[in-house]
Amino acid sequence: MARAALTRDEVLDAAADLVRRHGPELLTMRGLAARLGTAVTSIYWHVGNRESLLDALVERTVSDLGEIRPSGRTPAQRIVSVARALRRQLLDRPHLIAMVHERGLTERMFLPAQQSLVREAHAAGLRGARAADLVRAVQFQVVGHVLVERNRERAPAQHPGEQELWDAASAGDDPALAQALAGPPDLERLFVTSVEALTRSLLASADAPGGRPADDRRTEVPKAPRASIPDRRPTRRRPGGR
Amino acid sequence: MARAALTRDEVLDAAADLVRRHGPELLTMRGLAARLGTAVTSIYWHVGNRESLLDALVERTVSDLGEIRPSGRTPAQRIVSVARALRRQLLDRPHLIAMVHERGLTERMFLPAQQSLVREAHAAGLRGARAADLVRAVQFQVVGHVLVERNRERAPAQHPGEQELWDAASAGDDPALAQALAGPPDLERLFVTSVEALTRSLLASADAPGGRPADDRRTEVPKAPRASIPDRRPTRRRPGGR
DNA sequence: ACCTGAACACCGTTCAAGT
DNA sequence: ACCTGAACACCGTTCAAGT
Repeated sequence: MARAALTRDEVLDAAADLVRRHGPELLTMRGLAARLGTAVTSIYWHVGNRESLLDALVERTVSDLGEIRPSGRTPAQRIVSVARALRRQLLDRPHLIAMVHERGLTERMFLPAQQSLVREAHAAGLRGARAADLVRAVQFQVVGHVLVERNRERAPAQHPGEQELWDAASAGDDPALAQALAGPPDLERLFVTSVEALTRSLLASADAPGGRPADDRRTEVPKAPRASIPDRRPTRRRPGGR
Repeated sequence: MARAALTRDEVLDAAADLVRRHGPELLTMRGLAARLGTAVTSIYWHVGNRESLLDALVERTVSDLGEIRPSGRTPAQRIVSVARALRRQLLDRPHLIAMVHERGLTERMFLPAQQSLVREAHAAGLRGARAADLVRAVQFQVVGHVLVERNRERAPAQHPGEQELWDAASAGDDPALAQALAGPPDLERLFVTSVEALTRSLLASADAPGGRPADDRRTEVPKAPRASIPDRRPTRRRPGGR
């Protein structure tokens, strides 16, 4: 028998919960229907198909991501704080973020963070292509690090553990180094160390403008300036479409 | 009717080819059987099941990965060359590398590269925990960057392209920066810029030993020194097992 | 406008049976 | 020792039919 008032939002809520907890691969249309107490085919009416259901979850995630407030006294400190905040946000929603990534919406998701970084780069006296390099390098650093961390925690017990691979012999008579490489890395510390190192180098070029030319970028005005981010939620009549 | 002499290696070769070209998700047992001209169930006899078939491919990939020869005059240049070579290797076998990663064999795969990096760190006068930091920071940097690149090239056309997001207004009156951030990044250049910046910072601490303590790591000898990497190809009788 | 069950074409895997 | 087809329990999706 039919149940009353199944809404699109109800479907999305249930799906989001399942994906957040178990990842998209464990979201099955039949399982979702069972959880909602409807027939599988009802879900199809509301969301079209599995793929566009996931698309909708991604849209939600992107618009849910809040602003980032830098903290710290110097631009370098504030850049690191942005990087840390970003890392936290990404690590908290691993599955959904991965889906955002796969769908090519990363740029839109990162816009607020990029704008913060631009502000700090300017405050540190960096402009133009150099500032752009800093922004992108930090962004890639954060996203890359998070991806590696994710892969690490998903990975099963390391088969030949690092401790077995590193001994004093292979470390060139540097037992302290062997010891350090044998244990698991402190991911938070490694992250901060790397971001600080990267930031220090790239901000240093602000002091010595002739030091390391980032690239030969022409200084031009963009062709068609736009006011703000276009809101592109698609108009839809019959939810699923074909 | 039965065909003659299907071997385990034949199965692995065909599977490796399919995975290399189309990724693991497009490797189906039925498709593989069709390509080999056998019944699906024959494959099960040789490799057990789909999961252990993929495991076998991963084992192959890890042992296939060759040594890395650093080039350049200074340690910094040689470190960057190792990073570039590593990036190339990873980008060339994306699917297989991802599988190695998922199965937690990354450490073993990276051991040669790590050893090269240790040698260069020592040559630059960096030892102990600081050298370990450099090795790991570079490794994470490379792997992270490659993962981001992979995600980018897999991603469909960016929905709100970066050009639409960045205009002079949102860039704080820095049209050169807006222009730089609006176009697609030069990934190779960004990679080299980042690795160079990271390396420069982390090697700099070799000159000023009191500058930035990496951590308070005790200097101890490891407990059970071992000679080399254990060869752990499992003994197997009936290939599949259960 | 919304929901339904039946059916289709796929999966990976197991099993008893062949030679 | 090696290969086979049949069968099972799953998928996502479509469709004609209900109300």
